Amino acid sequence: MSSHDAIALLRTQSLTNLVHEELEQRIATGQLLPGAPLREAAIATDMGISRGPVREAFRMLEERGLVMFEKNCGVRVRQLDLQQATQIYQVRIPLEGLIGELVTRTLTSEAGEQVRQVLDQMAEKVAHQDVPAYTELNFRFHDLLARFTGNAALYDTYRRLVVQLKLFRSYTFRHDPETIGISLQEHNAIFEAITSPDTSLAGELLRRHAEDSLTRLCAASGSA
Amino acid sequence: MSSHDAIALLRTQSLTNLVHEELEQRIATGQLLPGAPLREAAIATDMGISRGPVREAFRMLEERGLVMFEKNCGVRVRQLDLQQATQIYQVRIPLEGLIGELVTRTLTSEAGEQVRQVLDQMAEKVAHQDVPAYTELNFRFHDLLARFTGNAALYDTYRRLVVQLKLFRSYTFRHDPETIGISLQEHNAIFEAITSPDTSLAGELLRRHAEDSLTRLCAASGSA
DNA sequence: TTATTGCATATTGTTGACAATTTACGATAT
DNA sequence: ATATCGTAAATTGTCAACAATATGCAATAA
Repeated sequence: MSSHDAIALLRTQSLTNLVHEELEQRIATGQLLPGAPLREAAIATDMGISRGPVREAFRMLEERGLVMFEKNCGVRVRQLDLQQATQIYQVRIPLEGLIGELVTRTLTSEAGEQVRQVLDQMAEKVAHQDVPAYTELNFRFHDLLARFTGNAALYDTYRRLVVQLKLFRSYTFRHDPETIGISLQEHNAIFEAITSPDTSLAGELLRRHAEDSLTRLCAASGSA
Repeated sequence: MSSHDAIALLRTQSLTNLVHEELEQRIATGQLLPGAPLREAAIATDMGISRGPVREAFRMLEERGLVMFEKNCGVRVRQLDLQQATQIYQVRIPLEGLIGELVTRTLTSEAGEQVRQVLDQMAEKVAHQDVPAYTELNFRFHDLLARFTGNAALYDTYRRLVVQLKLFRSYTFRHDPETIGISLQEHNAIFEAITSPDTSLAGELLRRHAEDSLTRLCAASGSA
């Protein structure tokens, strides 16, 4: 890292932010599972810092709905039951519709190209039946769409919900080698829609896409 | 306060939470205006506590989008420009639709009665041309609806956005003695809708209600 | 007069220590 | 054997002090 980068880092980053990002990453990737306790002292000494910044990061994670404080008992990664996951999906569905409408209007050619690249990679993962990699790209696809709406409030709101969904135990098992093929087709249709002049089509597709995800989630959860 | 209450308080509340609630209240009521700096030491000594809990509360407020950290420069109440407020409304509109649909299905008679009471008070304030009191009741009306959907994720998401809107300077001036009359009629119609068997009507009305609010906000902001 | 340098002050970022509470475990009495 | 009490360890909640950075002002030089 150049000294210029180091200066920029020190100017913008605090230990609290670093801890926050690290822990959110661990939660999102499943390194930290729902229900797992987070001990301040252990994390602080692991990272070679004091407990203050760790506690501040905990508060940020709490507000994001990723951990829960139990006074004098510590912090745990939040657990979501099926009902809570369903309720989050209920909120997500109309937001997907809005994302579709807005992104269809605002998408630039460079942004569209970026989405297409993700889509190409998804097709490759389907061909190789690589479900974990496909799942990650799937997440990136929808994240890009939300970001390219240019509406920061929408992106924040959307991202909040999506990250919280990862706290539902069955969420990781949404896809298998069979369903990713169907999923890819849906994503292709969505891409066509957002690059078309029809402003309502993509919204409709994305809404239905989210509804289908919810259905699959309930099915997988019911049988588990 | 009884000792029982005191025990319950100590068991669930931390200084951090108290500071957080106090500051959010001050921001929401306009005691702390957008752009105002928040000094850790001053708040801590004012409340007779140390800076630690204050900093933790700051982090929570940051995640709620109510304050902004500028490293080594302190924390300020966030300022919203018209575009940001518009974007928040864009997200709010479909959520209002969802709230209408869900609350129509789930509203109990006791909950409905609570909403009616607020509505009665609103009518009274209109008769007395008490705009500030009406504005507060208006907020409570919509807050109740969101809560009575029974969807915690929806309520959190909705409340986040609504509180953030208060950071837009012209937001307080949405209403005047003329418009609260019209507003009251709209709320009456909404109440009728949520107590009717038509599950889509309330959603439609609430969506339009939010759209109108946005229009009024832009108009007021443009002329200011 | 204006711009710049340097210092004093104020504020934030971080740390380590102390107080309070919970949890676990063993001793004791029934 | 079981239940209860009490102590010890671990963990969190809070605090006060230290270090680093930014801000404001005065002095100085062009």
